[in-house]
Amino acid sequence: MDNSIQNKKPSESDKDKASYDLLMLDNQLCFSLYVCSKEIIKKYKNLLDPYSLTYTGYIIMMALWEKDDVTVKDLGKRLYLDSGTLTPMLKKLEALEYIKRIRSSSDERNVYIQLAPKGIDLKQKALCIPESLICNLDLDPKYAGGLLEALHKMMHRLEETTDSSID
Amino acid sequence: MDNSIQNKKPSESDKDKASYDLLMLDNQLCFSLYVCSKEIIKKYKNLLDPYSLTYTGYIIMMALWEKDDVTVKDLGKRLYLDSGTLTPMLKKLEALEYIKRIRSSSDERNVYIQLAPKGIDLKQKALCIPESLICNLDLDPKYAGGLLEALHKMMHRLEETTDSSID
DNA sequence: TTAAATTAAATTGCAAACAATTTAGTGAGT
DNA sequence: ACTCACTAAATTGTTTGCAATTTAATTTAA
Repeated sequence: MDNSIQNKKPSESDKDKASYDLLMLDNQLCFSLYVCSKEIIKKYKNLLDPYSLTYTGYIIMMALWEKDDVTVKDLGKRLYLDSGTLTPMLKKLEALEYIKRIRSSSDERNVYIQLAPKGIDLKQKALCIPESLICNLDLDPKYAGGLLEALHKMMHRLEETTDSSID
Repeated sequence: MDNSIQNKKPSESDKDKASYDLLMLDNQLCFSLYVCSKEIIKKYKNLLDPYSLTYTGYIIMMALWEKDDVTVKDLGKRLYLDSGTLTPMLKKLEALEYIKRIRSSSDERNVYIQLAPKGIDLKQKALCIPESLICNLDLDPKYAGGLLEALHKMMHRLEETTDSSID
């Protein structure tokens, strides 16, 4: 329970014990991240269904509400998604008339994503979503802030690391 | 950047502004969890490939190294996975000779999962995996402990919540 | 003892995500 | 002008994961 990841006291117990502790499920940071993200996304489902949005569709819309008229590549960079995921997703959002996909005439390789009227309207309706969810999570606000900060730091570090220490 | 989730100062700015902030991508706890977990799992890939394990296979093995001879249902509860995911996964691990799947004779609905010799051996080889990864993440140990604690709390809260506030 | 309800695992179908490749458009060097 | 390298998006194929259903075994109730 309380054998968190840093409790590697090499003082008295043997080194092997410490290694084994790292293997313990409870110590696995990634596992917690993985479970939490999956479980929260499941909770989003009920809130997003009325708008025919999946979680991925929702974060795409969020990204656009923040900054409109961006390329697929831009969007992918911000959302950590590649074109293989985005292209079919964006086509679906276009079919729902939330966005428009416009291929640039100056450089036809680029496709710009713009909010359509329905997509702009959706922002108002979507306001209640994070509220419901945070209410549902019932997080201590002070706690949430620290958690978020830690995650952001990790996120950016993960981006930097080009697994040099592996190969 | 620093407009973390609790900065809802209702003192001077209007309430709408606070609602909009909740929609901001950077404020989205779930989004950070989602990205971090995906990115770390990607990093696992290189480390796990030599053993023909995916991340999901790895956490199944970890669960078994902690507690062997458990039912599929037990495993699912601990790993937050259902039989739809586990059954094919366990068949793959069986094909790799890491585990055995044994249907109980006393209650033939239950299938018990046991480590096979190769699966037991694997534990030793797997010791270096969390070490490489934590090294790769380069986390402040004090930081990691707090983060883990916060995630565990959230995990368990998510488990409790049977979305009563939604329907 | 038979019928109904419950349970565990397996199955089916579908959505999401990545890796790897392909297609097409652009820019640079000769 | 023409090749070569590069880039963006789209496509293809595979894996993961969930929801919903099915199958089979067990338990409960009548």
